[in-house]
Amino acid sequence: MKSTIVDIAKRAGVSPSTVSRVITGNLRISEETTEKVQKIMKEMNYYPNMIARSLAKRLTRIIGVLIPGDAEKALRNPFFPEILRGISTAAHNNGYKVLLSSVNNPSEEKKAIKDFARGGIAEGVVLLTSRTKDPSIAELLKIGFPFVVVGKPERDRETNWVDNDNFAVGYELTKHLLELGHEKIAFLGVCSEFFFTVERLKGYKKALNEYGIEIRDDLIVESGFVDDSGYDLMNRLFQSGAKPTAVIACDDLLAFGVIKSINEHEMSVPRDIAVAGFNNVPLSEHSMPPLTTVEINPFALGHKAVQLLVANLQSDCKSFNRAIIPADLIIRKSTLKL
Amino acid sequence: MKSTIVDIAKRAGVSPSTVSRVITGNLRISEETTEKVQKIMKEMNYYPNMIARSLAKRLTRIIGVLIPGDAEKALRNPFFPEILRGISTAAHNNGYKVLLSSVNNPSEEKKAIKDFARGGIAEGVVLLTSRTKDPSIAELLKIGFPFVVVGKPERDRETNWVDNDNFAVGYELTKHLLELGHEKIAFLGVCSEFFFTVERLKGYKKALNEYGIEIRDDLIVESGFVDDSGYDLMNRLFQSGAKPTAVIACDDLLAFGVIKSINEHEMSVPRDIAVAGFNNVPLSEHSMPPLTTVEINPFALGHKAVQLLVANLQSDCKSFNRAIIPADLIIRKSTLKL
DNA sequence: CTGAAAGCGCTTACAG
DNA sequence: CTGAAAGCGCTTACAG
Repeated sequence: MKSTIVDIAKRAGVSPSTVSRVITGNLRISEETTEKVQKIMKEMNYYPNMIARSLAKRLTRIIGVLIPGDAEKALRNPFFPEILRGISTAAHNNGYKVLLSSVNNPSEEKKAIKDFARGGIAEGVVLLTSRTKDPSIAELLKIGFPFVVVGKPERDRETNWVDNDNFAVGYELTKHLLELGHEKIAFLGVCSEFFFTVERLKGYKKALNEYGIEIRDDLIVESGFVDDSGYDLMNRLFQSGAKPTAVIACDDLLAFGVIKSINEHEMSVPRDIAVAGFNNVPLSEHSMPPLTTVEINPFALGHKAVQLLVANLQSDCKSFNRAIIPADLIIRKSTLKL
Repeated sequence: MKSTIVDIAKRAGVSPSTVSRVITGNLRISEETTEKVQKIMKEMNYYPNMIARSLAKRLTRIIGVLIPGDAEKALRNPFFPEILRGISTAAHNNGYKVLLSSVNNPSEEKKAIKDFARGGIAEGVVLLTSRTKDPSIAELLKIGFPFVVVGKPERDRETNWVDNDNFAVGYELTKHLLELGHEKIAFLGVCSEFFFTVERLKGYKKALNEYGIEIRDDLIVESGFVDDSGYDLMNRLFQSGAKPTAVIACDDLLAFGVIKSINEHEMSVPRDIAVAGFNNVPLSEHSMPPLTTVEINPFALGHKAVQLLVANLQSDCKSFNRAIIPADLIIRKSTLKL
């Protein structure tokens, strides 16, 4: 039988209040008493019930993490685990535990929010999303529950969020290719549903404009799904007759497919076509050729998100904060000038 | 202000007990009362406090997930997210939430177990591990807390666990190469710390024995770390002068490095050396050449783990169960007979 | 079918 | 420095 504070109190010949104070490290208890109680707790193998404590304090020290849309697809993306790791680490450092949602459709999503937020389980929520219209954000705003979004949301003035500067990132990468002399640069994998792809495209356009290069719609290939294969998208581009000398793919995984397609068309990277991606997935440095990409620092994204959230929870003056996580252009052979 | 069961009761002109019964769907309440109470709950935007419920019922409906060692390394492995997804889905289907641990060292690990198990937060724990000597297993066994291990543990008769049959898997893959006529098959990435690599190696040896082929130690390359690069391991093999015609790597990520090393040695896969991996990571079908590998069905591993755990929680007759998740050999071009 | 009461295992003013 | 008491927001025998 698990022992409780009352059992300890009886054995130690003190009141439950005193035991409680010893547990929480209240200063006003004599050393003598403290030691006695601690000894008994050891003996009886006592461990405080966190649920009871949570109820009494109305604080759970739990942060909820919502992975909307299909948690499925999300978790397949190589940088989600990294974000999770960042979240986990920061939560831990701040004495919080992480409760994961498993949300497969909008109605489950609503349910999860209710449990987490309104059910008093979590003190705050981290929302992993990049969707332009996110119902969870609306819900959380409505009930006034503390949350932070990983990925810049639409209502960016009334939320806490962290993200890279995807506009700048798209700009930098495009500029890198322009500086190498490329003029026909394709952009693959824009998806209006995902804000970051749109932002990256904007950066791309800005760079082209600066270099006085016309923006050609036939070089911009949209993607309906996250898991559209870059192979298919690139084949489509080939079929359209557009002949880019460089290709930017919105994700390294897409870029790998692009390279495959290029090879099958009897061309080689970077000799015939330069290729670059985003996100610096683990394999990108070992692919053939190694891939030029952008490190978005997903660990930092998750880590910072929790820090913002915790700051919000612990401060009594409400505010909306954002954090921009620096992203680094990583130049590898796939865009090497020959 | 969040409304409570008492607020609802007052407004509805009933007792708190009745409101509670409506919430939990107790049958013995009249339709009339039920409707009235539900209406008021809607009006007052009531949502039950899960923590209070947990305390009263002494059930939290939370499953803890422990990712030991560095959660870091673990989460970087592409199949961990899949396992997590399986866990998440199964938990959700059974009405459980998932609490994630973030454990970076043994002492944190102990703390996490205490919070989860002894602190009454979780009803049961899923342990993601493959380590041969796992302190958490010892701890959980000691305190008699329900848990299930993903990855066959040492004390496999007194625990619940799920795993693939790694012995069979190693055997099948090796046999596939033997049938293609290979006789000098290298095995890369054995690490005594990780049971599954040892098991796979055993399968490899059995297959060789069956074909009457001598087991050569110089063809077996150990790996100290999970993230040892296959590139380095293969280079080491080349330097040793061993000239395998086929290489089995304990993980696809290793295999990619192996291929790279082979290419740099002016050889080609599979013409000069066949290469196979394990785990069927997303990119393995798009690599050049596409990689022969083994699908270990990580989603099913996680899913089944939770099912075992939940069955254990809900049954009053204690038992130790295991589940073997089938793994499928996936033959691709990297081992194609030419 | 419904209510009053005790209980889940803690915390924390209040009083001394 | 310590204790008695009320409270956190539910659930659930017990009684009617």
